[in-house]
Amino acid sequence: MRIGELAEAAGTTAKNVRYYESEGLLRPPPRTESGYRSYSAVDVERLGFIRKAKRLGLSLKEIRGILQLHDRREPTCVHVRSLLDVKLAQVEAALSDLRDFRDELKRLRDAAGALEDCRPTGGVFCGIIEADTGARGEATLAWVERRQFGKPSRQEGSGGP
Amino acid sequence: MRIGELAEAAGTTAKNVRYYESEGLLRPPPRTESGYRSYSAVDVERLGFIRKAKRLGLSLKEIRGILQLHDRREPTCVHVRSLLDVKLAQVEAALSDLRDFRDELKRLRDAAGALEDCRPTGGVFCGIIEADTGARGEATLAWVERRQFGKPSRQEGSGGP
DNA sequence: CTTGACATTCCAGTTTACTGGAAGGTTATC
DNA sequence: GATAACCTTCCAGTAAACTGGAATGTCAAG
Repeated sequence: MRIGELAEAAGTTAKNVRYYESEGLLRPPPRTESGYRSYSAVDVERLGFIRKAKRLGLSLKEIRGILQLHDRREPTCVHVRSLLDVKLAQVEAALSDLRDFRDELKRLRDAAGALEDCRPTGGVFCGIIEADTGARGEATLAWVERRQFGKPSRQEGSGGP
Repeated sequence: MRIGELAEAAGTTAKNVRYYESEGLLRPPPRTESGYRSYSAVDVERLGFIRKAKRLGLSLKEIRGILQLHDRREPTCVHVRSLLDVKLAQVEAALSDLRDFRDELKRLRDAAGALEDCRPTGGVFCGIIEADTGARGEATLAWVERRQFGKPSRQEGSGGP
């Protein structure tokens, strides 16, 4: 499996894969005679884990740490366990934060729903659309894109020049 | 209330507050005769909302959009509602992602717990600690810090040079 | 044997979200 | 009135996580 296929399978780009390798998240794979990187299924899984962790707000540094724990099954110690315990606790905290945030959003949505007093007929009619979407509808939806990974769409180009 | 107090109340810095103002997340407050920014309780709340949304992974651009919806209660339309619906759906998705991730972490933790075959007696004994903490224990814990906001600690200095 | 899609390295640029520091003004306390 | 702790603007720099592009090589199809 070549780099492009791996990237596609994980919903990212070849460039990104090389970057992760350079940052020590993926180890240098074997090469073909001609120097092409040659990947296997485990790499797809690994890359998938990285993307997932990333989406949830872990830094590459942190992900690298977790992966190293996974890699070397060398003597794991109390330190590591407590480290993971802390992370776990924080994930739980993040979960409850996120629930709060969802509720907050819900209230906003309901407020918006209460007054449907503006007809969507072109032009300037909706302050937040004009302001938030900035360039051309890309900004706000970027968040949606970022969160989406069931799709194999891969953020092509991201818009413009 | 001056900028320093506001910042402290929301667990951030005066600099950060000025930055948010410059980015249009906080509107320019009234000034004292001598030109000092003068804030009130609503600003604390607003700043709190920003920090919370940030922690949950929204960009400043997105937060600005949400705040503008909140600010101008001018005719809100179908577009906006559906936009918020999408965000809401994505928050739900993020919630389930986060649950998955927690489970994944849990598995790692349990694996680490299974083999407590290394004594924590100084020196090099724990691959991930050495590697992940990078500089000096700051990296991994940064994540914890980032997620923590019940504390009024405010990331002082953030480490070093 | 050329065309096109894909691969390689390397270096530079971008975006986001700040942070630091200079150079100076204000307010409170001794 | 001096000292310290705050505040002001402005501009530059940083870190993370990529992305773009140049210059070049390789492989499969026609």
